[in-house]
This record gives sequence, C-alpha cells and structure tokens, in this order.
Amino acid sequence: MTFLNCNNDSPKCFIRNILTKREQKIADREVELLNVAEAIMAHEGFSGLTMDKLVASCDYSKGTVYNHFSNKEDLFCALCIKSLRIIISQTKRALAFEGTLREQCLALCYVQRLHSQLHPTLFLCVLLAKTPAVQERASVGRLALQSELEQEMTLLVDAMFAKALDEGEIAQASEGHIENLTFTMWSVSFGANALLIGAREAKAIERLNGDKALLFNLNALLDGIGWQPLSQSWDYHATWQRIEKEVFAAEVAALQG
Amino acid sequence: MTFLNCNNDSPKCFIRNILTKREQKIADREVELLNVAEAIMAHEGFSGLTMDKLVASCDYSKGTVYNHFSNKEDLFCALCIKSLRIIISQTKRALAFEGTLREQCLALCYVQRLHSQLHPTLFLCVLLAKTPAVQERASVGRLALQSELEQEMTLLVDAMFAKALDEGEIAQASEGHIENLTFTMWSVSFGANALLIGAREAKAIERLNGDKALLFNLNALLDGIGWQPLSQSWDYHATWQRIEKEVFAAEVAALQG
DNA sequence: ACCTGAACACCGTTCAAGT
DNA sequence: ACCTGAACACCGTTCAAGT
Repeated sequence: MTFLNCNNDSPKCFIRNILTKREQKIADREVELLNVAEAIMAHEGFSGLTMDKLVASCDYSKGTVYNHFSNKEDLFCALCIKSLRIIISQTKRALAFEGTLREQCLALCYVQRLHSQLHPTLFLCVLLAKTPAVQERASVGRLALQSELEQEMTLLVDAMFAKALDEGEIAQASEGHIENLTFTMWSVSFGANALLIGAREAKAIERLNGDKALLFNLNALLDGIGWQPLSQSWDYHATWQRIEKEVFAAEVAALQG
Repeated sequence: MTFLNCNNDSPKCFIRNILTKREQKIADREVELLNVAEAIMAHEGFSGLTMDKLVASCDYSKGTVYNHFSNKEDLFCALCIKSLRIIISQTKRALAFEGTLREQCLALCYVQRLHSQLHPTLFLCVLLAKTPAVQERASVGRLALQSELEQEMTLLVDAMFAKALDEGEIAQASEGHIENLTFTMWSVSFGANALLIGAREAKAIERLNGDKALLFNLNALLDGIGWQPLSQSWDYHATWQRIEKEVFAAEVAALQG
C-alpha cells in the first residue's frame, strides 16, 4: 500500500515533487474528496460532516476513503492544510500589491478577511486543527505538513516586517522581536474574522460592518507600532478598495455572485 | 413537565429570580451536569464529550439529561453560557481594580487571558456556539440567554470606553463609535488567546511567552487609539502583575497548583 | 409531573475477501 | 497493491412504561 505513507506517519509523498501516474491519480482523488468534504461542511456545519456522508457523496468505498484519511480528525487536519494552502498562495499574490509596505501589510490582512468569507468553515478548521483531539489523532505526516505550512506563512509575514523595520517605516520602539509583530497582526486579523463569522447571531457585533471594523482595528494597531504613514495622513479605506480591485477582483465577484 | 421550559423555547425559568424548591433542585442538577460535562471535555476534547459519557458519569438517566439539554448542541450552548457567566463575574471584579482607566482595560483583558488558561475548552465553546450547527439546533431559550449575556458583557466594556472618552484619556480621533473600540479590544484579546491555546503545537507561536505577547498586542493597540498614558511612559508589565496579585491571586494559584 | 432505560437509526472504524 | 462493503462498537435521540 504505497500511498498509505500519506497518513501512516511518513511525509514522503508530500515532500517528493514528482509523482508517478498512480500517485498522481491518488493525489487527484484526494483533492476531489476534500472538495466534497468542504461542500458538506459548508452546508451542514462541522458536526454535519460525517465519514458516512463523505462516502455516500463520492464514488469510492469506505475503505478507500480511510486509505486517504486515517480517521475523522485526520480529515479535519487535511481541511486545515487546504485552508493554509489557499491562504499562502493568496498571500504571495498580495505581496505583489503595488504600494507602501504598510499597504502591503493591509493586503495580507485582506487575504484573511476574504478567506474567512469565502470559506468560513475552512477558516475555522485552522483553529479546530489546534484542538487536542486533532493533534492527538491526526496522522503524524499530516501534522508535520500542517506545521510546515504554518512555518512558511509565518516566514512570509516575518519577512514583510523585517523589510519595514529595515526601511525605517516602523518606529524604533517596536523593533524588539519580529515574531511579536507577526503574532500581533495574526491574532488581530484572526480574532476579528473569527468573531465576524458569527456576526449575524451575536448582537454585540451585528451592528458593525465587518470590513470597517477590521480596518479600524488594523489602523489602530499599525498606528500603535508607529508604522508610517499613519492613518491620519493616509486614506487606508481607499487602499482596501484598491486591493480588492487590483488583486482579488475575481474572488470578490465569486463572493457576491 | 414544568422545567422543560428551560430548553423548549421559553426562557421563563432563566428570567425569574425566585425559584421554587423543585426548580432549585433542577437548577442545582444542571450545574452539576455542566461541571461533569466540562470535566469530560477538558480530558477528552470537544469530540470526546458525548451524551453517553455524560450519562455514564452522573447519577441520572438519559431521559433526565435530555430534559436539561434538548440535544448535544444545546449542551454546548449551555457550556458557552457557563463560560460567559464566569467571564462577566470576573470582569465585574476587574472593574474594581484601582488604577487608571487604561489599567482597568488591561484588567478586563487579563480576565480573558486567565479564563483561556483555566478553562481552555470552555473558552473555545464561545466560538463553537457561534457555529451554524449550534445556532440552528440549540433551544431558543438558551440562545436568547447567550445573546443576553453577550449583550451584558458588551455593555460593560462599552461603559469603560465611554468613561475613558468622557475623561479625555482617549484621543479625539478614535471617538467615532464606541462599539468599534469594544470590538477591537475583544477581537485582539480573543484572537491572541485562541491562538495561544494551540501554542504548543504551532511552531509559529511556541517561541513566545504568551503573556508578553498579549501585552505587546494590547500596548500597541491602546497606544494606537491614543489612550493615555502611552506605553512608553508607563510600565504596563508592572500593571499586569499588580492585577494578578491584587485581583486574581486565588485563580492564579489554582492555575499553578 | 417527572424519571427511566430499552430501542433504533446513524456514525466511526476495521478487516476478510475480492480484483 | 489496492479496493470493497459487511460487520461491529459506540453515539444521539425518542418514547412507552413506570413512579
């Protein structure tokens, strides 16, 4: 069972780049299974996604599905990985946005916001995957890949802050540790988006327009670390709209359509 | 079945303050059931908490447990309510902390941090409860109570910001809407704590000391809205430790013991 | 008026038999 | 070397019978 490596504690098949035809077929099937799983989850929520329904909604047997995902937690971990892959690929696009470094930083946050709206359940999988149940039961190979992708994402953000510090755009006082800055931006972005997902129900938030609230947060935070130009001397609402149009027009259209 | 009102769409028994002896007995049993449920969840995670295990771990039958919680999602909603009640009661204690208004704001954030460490799974229930599955299946009465408590919590924080604006401690530019400020603080605090819960696993964060990271976030954010005194002219690490000692010494001891 | 637990449909997981 | 689906243990939920 060659590809059992995928969920039986060796990350081999993830690391190798060139796949045999058989491996390719299996990889394609995994993409298909994850698409089906995401669709079920989108319609019926976390608890609505069952292995039985996944099997019933595809053309493979239980055994085959279990060859891909060693258990249900492993499936959630795979969905978290899918989520991270989307975020990373869009983050790379966002880094090509033309503007000041602080505007690029907004573009990174825009990615999170967009993702939380296009794939709300997938977005929450990243949190779910940190839950003890998933960490204890998912396959070692997949957990390693998850960790690797989180690392990659962190390095992308670290690099952006390093550049901003290097060019003197962030106040000296905040220099301390780049990982503090990365964690800060991540937690603000994550916290706001997670809370906004439940916004319809939570009276405390429903009165707010999500994008405005998030931008308010980001302006306050980035002003707080002294990142030039400050929000009082730059129209970051305009930047936000420019990001939308220039980088993610297609995705926003999908969101509205 | 008098008390079926509790989970059959009338919030009667939650609103009334004076309980008959029978109602009191039922309320006590509910507290007991929730303690058992929390203990199971703490040991075995979200998916480890099953109705079967809850029944097996207490002295009541399935039917009785189902008289309290109309389904599993209703149980999660009840745990979310328990979480909110703890947070609100500690928030009220935090508001009595002697210091500047900005220091009181830190005390409110300290509550969230402490709660996320003392009851990590309960803390995440507040997020879980916003998930469509819970919102669609929990009893109407309990959802109303959840919403009511979120409202109460929001008003407490709103009032603190209103006072700070009133006394001129927050920069004019941030006046806009108080609910923006409340949302900001909530999302930073929530986001950071949620990410820190998974810190052992997430390589991106494990290098950080949680409290330091959170305080860095809060200093940046509160500086960003121009809340006096700014972090450069006040030692908020000392404040953090003062909150720990003067308000939550007992809870911190429980955490370490 | 409330409690009980047997009963049933559904879910997660395995594995002997097949190709 | 991989796929299949029957089989089984466990879980969520109900409800007729009991007190």
